[in-house]
Amino acid sequence: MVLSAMESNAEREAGRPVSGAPRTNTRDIARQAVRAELAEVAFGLFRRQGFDNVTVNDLAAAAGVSRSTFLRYFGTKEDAVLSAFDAHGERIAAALRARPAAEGDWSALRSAMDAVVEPYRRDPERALALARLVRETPALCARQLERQRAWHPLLEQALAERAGPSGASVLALSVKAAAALDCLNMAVDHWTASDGALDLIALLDEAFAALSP
Amino acid sequence: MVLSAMESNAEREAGRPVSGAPRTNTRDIARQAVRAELAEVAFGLFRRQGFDNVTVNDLAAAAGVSRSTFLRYFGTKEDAVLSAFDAHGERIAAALRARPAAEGDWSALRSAMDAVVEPYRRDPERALALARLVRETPALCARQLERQRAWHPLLEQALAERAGPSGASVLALSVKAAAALDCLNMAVDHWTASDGALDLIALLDEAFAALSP
DNA sequence: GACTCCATGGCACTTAGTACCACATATCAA
DNA sequence: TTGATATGTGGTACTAAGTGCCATGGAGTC
Repeated sequence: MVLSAMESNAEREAGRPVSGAPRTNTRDIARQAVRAELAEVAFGLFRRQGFDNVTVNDLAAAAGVSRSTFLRYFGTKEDAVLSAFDAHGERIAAALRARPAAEGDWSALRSAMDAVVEPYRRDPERALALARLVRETPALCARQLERQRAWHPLLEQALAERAGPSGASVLALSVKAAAALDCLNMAVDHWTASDGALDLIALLDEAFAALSP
Repeated sequence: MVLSAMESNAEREAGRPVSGAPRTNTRDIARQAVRAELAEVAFGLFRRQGFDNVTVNDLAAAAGVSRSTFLRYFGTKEDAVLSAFDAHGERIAAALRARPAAEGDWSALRSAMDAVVEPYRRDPERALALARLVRETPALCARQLERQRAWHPLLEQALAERAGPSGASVLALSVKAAAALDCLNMAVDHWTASDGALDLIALLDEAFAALSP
């Protein structure tokens, strides 16, 4: 699975165990591989039959594991799809930290969003299918929005570090972070609605420009 | 139920049947009353025991109806809570249309948000409990975010009417609408985090100011 | 070779949500 | 008043998601 495999950072962590983080051994690598494989199978099935027409039993059978195992990897059916976005929050936050300190928040946020457009350029067809699946399935849509809320603290923290201790209010940072993610979502929505014909980067620029201070 | 009863527009529609809309008769009024009562009972139970610790059977029993009936009024357990926000989208859109045509989009959106702060001023304790319940319950949080997506077209349409046929791009309007709702959500979140001590209007001003063009 | 860890599978259970049917009541027509 | 119809309600059965528990077997360790 291109998208989700890209999110997996098992290989990176395997080389140098990070202090504090659970140390990554052979088992963890295997687990990540299985997880990616399960997600891949699930995505294929959902794509062909629709999210609501596939049961967890179907997924498990198609992947050659038991229902228990599948549900152990993905707590919910939705997670099997949305794991593709697992690392996006941290990715954006990292990109935000990498922006010049002198740059304005909004401009920095705009640039940080480039950190997650790679899959859309690399495999547009897959990205389109994924986006459509999520947007057409209320359950997936709801869960994804909820998951994105977990990105807010990451972005807020990154923004706060940029601003320094005498920076803007927490509320202001929260709003900027949320609005930036909205720009991303809206840009992707419009890109999806155009069947990938429009340029996602241009749409991002346009979305951010609509709120440009 | 103060909040949800306020959302009910049965009385208003009863006086003058709107063309196109299903005509409101005695039955509909009764239905709305039952719905409000069920929502009230549900909110009370959720508030005391927590959303996840209350089953639909509990709700039905507490309300004195069958499980079938409860699920007929609210398709999901979440709906019993989130029905309190049912009319907010249209309310904001209507307020937006009522703003002067010369006013800027962002300023108009800010003012339109005042249309939904009334419950927070009228019964802060209840509003706090509702906000906490939603934010502390992932399932409710997810559903509410998804429901708010249904408000986007309403706001976009209202913005488009204000802008006229030669207005800004659809994407720009979408982004503004979404960002404005984020401002509302964030302001309410901070208000809730302060246990209602902060002024919601001031928080709204601050939130909108953070993105003020 | 014995031991330990842990992923897996199987099972039982609760609960949400759907579908369908039977019954009662209210409204309206004759 | 009587009869026909519509509609809200309750009851039952069913599918499927998600949780918890336990037995097992294989991989790595001593």
